[in-house]
Amino acid sequence: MLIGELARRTGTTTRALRHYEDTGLLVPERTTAGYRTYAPADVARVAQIRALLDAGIGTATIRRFLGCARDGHHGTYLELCPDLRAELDAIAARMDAEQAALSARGARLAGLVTCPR
Amino acid sequence: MLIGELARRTGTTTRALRHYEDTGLLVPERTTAGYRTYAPADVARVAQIRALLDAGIGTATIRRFLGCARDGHHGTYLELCPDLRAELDAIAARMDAEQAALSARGARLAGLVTCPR
DNA sequence: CTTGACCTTCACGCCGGCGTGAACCCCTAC
DNA sequence: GTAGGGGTTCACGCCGGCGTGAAGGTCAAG
Repeated sequence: MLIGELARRTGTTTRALRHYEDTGLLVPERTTAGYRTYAPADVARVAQIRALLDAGIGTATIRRFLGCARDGHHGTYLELCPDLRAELDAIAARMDAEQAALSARGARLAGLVTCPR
Repeated sequence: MLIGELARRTGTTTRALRHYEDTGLLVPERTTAGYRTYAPADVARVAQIRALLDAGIGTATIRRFLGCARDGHHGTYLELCPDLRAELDAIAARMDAEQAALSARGARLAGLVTCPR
């Protein structure tokens, strides 16, 4: 299928799919005219990519571990190797830090509004 | 005082102070040679700016409401006018949304790691 | 006079996942 | 032929608070 159809089937945009190719996440075939052609399996592959992106995993990391992605009855999951586990721990730590920073900002914001009396 | 001394006194950097001028938060005098000279009161002013920035308020908003900033025994606080209150509510709402998005990402990340059995 | 610590004005880099034109080619249908 | 709905490759914009050189002027001290 062409890029437009894949975009429609996956609920993404053609721009996103091209971006996934730029970052090495998805490497479609090409017609003689240069058109990208995707395999039916790429629909599931894009769904996996979206699941990982939505989980806060960056494209650079996804590129290295997309092969570890599997699909179960609860949705996408990851087959953990030590490297991947370490990476996910780092991501989780980063997210915890962001959470802490955000709630600290929230507290400070509230502090600015409290009536000084 | 010159920009370096103000930076030292406020614990910021000269780059940050110049940036505050670029965005209209702080408008120092100039010597004949073009050097920025700051009044002693600017030390407190920078502290207020830092307090607002650390609370998640952007420079554009600070520029409009820096005049509402006061200093109490609990630190900086804001004298609320209706416009400012609306603005702060919007910022708080944005932060709540970010919090929700972040914890959703965290849940998805955890979901990817759970053993599928 | 010279060193050296100060200051000045540009102006790009960062972080990341795309959005958004611009300018152009491919193919089908009328 | 031509209209139109695909596709293609650049390449900058965004969001924001600065970091980080680069190239050069200012001024007190030795």
